Amino acid sequence: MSSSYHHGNLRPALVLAAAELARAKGPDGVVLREVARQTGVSHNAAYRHFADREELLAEVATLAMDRLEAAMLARIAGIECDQPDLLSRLRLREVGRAYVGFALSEPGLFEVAFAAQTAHVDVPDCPESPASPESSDSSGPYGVLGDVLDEMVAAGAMPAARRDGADVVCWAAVHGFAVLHLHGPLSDLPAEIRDVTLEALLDTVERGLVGA
Amino acid sequence: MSSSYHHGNLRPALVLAAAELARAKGPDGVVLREVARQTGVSHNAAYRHFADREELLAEVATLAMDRLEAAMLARIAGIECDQPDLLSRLRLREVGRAYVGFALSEPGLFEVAFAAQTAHVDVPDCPESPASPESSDSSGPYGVLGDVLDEMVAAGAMPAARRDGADVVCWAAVHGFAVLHLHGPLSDLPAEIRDVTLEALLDTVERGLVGA
DNA sequence: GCGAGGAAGTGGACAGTGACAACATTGAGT
DNA sequence: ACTCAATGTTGTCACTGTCCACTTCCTCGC
Repeated sequence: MSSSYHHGNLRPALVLAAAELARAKGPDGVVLREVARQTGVSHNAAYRHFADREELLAEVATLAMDRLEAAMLARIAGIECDQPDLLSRLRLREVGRAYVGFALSEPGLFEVAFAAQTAHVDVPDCPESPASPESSDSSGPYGVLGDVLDEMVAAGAMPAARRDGADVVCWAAVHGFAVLHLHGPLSDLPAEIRDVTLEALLDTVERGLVGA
Repeated sequence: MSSSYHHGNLRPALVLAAAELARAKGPDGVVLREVARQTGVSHNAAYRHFADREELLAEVATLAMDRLEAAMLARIAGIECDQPDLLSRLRLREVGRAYVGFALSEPGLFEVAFAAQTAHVDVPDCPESPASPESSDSSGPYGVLGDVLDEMVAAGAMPAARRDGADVVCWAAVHGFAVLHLHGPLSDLPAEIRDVTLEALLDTVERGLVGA
């Protein structure tokens, strides 16, 4: 058999198996030996493709980030409104719901996405890059959020003076909400209360960004 | 020697050593065998006092929560203002700064406080308990926050209709901010930007709770 | 006094893990 | 056809959490 010894494309197969383990059991469930077992390969095989368990985890993390971004974009696309300012505000809320929804429906992937050490993001907070004056790279979930916020400013729904740092503010709010309800102290609250509280959070943030 | 075999009060000593390890290396640094080593006791000794590593971790978690609460109370106490509504708003901001400040200055303890599985909190969201009509138990950091929010309502700084869920909103905002800047994607942002952004977050939340 | 009984601590063992080193297999390029 | 480097494998080590049987020592009833 030619396919017995050499797997062919092990690396993506390992990442996929690791992602499945992450979905099911969270970051601690991604055990190198189990990943190899499920891929039908002996342990240590992964070391030809990843320097470290951490490196495999990081790959799964970017995969999770991609899915999160996809979920956010999908939810945003379904919104319609003829008033531009209202539209942008509805989009911001929906981005928040998508973020929390992803975290709660895919807790394992969400945890891995933020548990990996090497998951740093390019934050364009320093306005030193003269190129691309508007609409930053839109890479990743952070970029999607940034675009929606830019949209709000452009539509007049939010003062431009508040644009700086607004990404982190929104991100922190929904991230904290998700974490507290996931493996945090609020994890056994009934879903009904959780959803109502999320709307209250979105209300508060929106009022804080838009209002006087 | 009478003190050679029996330690005397091992349990608190173990908790203290575990807390020190947690401070230095985070949750994963709290290794049962290392805790025992540093306490001058053989491994397995801890099993007479804790069913599980998790149980020891939980103890450290409550210790961390206590310190967090103490830090919040200390920071609140230092505020003076003769206008009650402004005072309550300043207190809310200071609670947020204390929370983030603790997380960033004691990352290990902060992580342990929320990494432990068994760290659930009594959330008085269900208004079914007829006793103690106002001002809930004020136990833990959550209680301190709740008291300040009650104060805001009493001082007329915040509409009473927004009181429900406001605790979770504030908590989520600062918790997310702390987590993202701690072991999250924003962990290598310069402190200056971080602080400015935190003020922006506090502005937004305050405006969202107070404003029209 | 004193001796039994249980609490507190010890040493050994086991399965599981991540990581390293040496060896085996195979396909690609000459 | 022959090399050779990439890819997988087996073997091993240190470390961890947890269980087990054993030892030491304090306490309490007599």
